[in-house]
Amino acid sequence: MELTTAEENYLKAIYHLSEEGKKSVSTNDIAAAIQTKAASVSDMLRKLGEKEVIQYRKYYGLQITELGKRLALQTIRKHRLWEVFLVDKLHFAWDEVHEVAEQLEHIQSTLLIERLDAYLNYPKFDPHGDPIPDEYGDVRSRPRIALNEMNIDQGGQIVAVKDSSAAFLRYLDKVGAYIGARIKVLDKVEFDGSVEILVDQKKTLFMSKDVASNILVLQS
Amino acid sequence: MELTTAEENYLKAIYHLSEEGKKSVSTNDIAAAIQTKAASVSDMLRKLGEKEVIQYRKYYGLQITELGKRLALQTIRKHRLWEVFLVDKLHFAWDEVHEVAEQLEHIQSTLLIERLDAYLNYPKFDPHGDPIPDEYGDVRSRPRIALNEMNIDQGGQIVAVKDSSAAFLRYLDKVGAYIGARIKVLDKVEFDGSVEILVDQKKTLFMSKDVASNILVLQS
DNA sequence: GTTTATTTTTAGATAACTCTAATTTTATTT
DNA sequence: AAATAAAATTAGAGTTATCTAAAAATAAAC
Repeated sequence: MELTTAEENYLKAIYHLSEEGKKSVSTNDIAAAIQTKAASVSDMLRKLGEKEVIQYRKYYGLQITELGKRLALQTIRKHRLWEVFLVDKLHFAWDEVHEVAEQLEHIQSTLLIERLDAYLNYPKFDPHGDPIPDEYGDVRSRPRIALNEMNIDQGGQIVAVKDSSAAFLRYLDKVGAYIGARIKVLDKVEFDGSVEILVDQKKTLFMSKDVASNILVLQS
Repeated sequence: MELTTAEENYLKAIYHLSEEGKKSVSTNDIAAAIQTKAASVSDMLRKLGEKEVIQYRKYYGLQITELGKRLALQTIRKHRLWEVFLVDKLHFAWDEVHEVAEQLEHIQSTLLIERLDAYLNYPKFDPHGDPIPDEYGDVRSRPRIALNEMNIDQGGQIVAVKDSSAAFLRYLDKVGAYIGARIKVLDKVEFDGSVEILVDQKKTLFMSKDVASNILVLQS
């Protein structure tokens, strides 16, 4: 089964939307996610249906098939491996990698990905803390909790962010709340839901509820 | 100036043909080089002419412009840097890299190439011994001679091959005549132009004129 | 120096992907 | 449940890159 670059991008978006949103994925959602028009999406859905990577009945909605999931996870695996490469080896900042990885993920060569995986020492998580599927599409995801839902005196490690926009990532980097940072909740303000945290046992930091709710922590 | 992937491939082929063949590059030559039909080439030449990367007058022929050369060399630079990466870091065999590098060379990110160059320690030659242009398109190429044109008792180092087909590269690897190997011409047979060489001061080897003419040696 | 052969270009089609505008279907309101 | 709003789809057209077949231009042969 061979997918074009465009098909891979649509399928990846569909997979991500299916995972988070839970309920059925709408044509408009996909159009928004992938920055295109609904008309283009309709067309592509028909094609993806024919290729049996989604089940599609027009006006009714769609569901990703097992085949589709496997293929989407392969693309996601490639994307995240390349992100690790860019950050670990080429010293990209973690908010600079997305655009380039978006291109690299479409390179076709299973040998390349096997070798890259080995070269990077079989990483299990990308620089944003998201899990890297293995070659069969299996993901071992750690249980995580949003920072604003933690209790006072609880500690843990920042392992991922929900919003991975460049602006947000830059902000986090600036205040020192990078992926991997060990944190502890010092105080929570009932009034506005903001939190005070201790980062790496040395720096205290205030965070709005908005920001904290976008940070995922592996509790310890 | 932005070129599409297809345009980059055409331009690269044109550059290579201009360099070796010397005289003007024909539509059919290009078609053969990139495995397409002459009709497609005609069409593309018109477009490349409009973009001013070649000078083109139909039926008369073409000439690559300075702009075209610069852009072609940028693509070649990317291709060769990726080849170094694949061989040095991911342990690809030197006859497995071409197809993958052919894809990687079209990734668009100047930052990526700068970082890759640094990561590989600013290599000056790719695994086939071909020089890697710098970011301004300058190439420092070593004077080289075809193996079949060397005289008896002359020695040197294999630095490149003309024919870099997988079959040829595999053959060379098999007989131990890899890039970097030190060789010495022991004998030349007038009759058929074949040569006898000593490889790495231990192994003697017979080579047909055909094979020898495809091997480039840096004399010492 | 015509005639034939080769090379190159144009004409017309196709495939993938995108768009705007119009239409159809489903959802919401009253 | 009829009227209106929203969402999704189709129709038609444009772009890029490719092809086959036909026509035009150049080169080679006699």
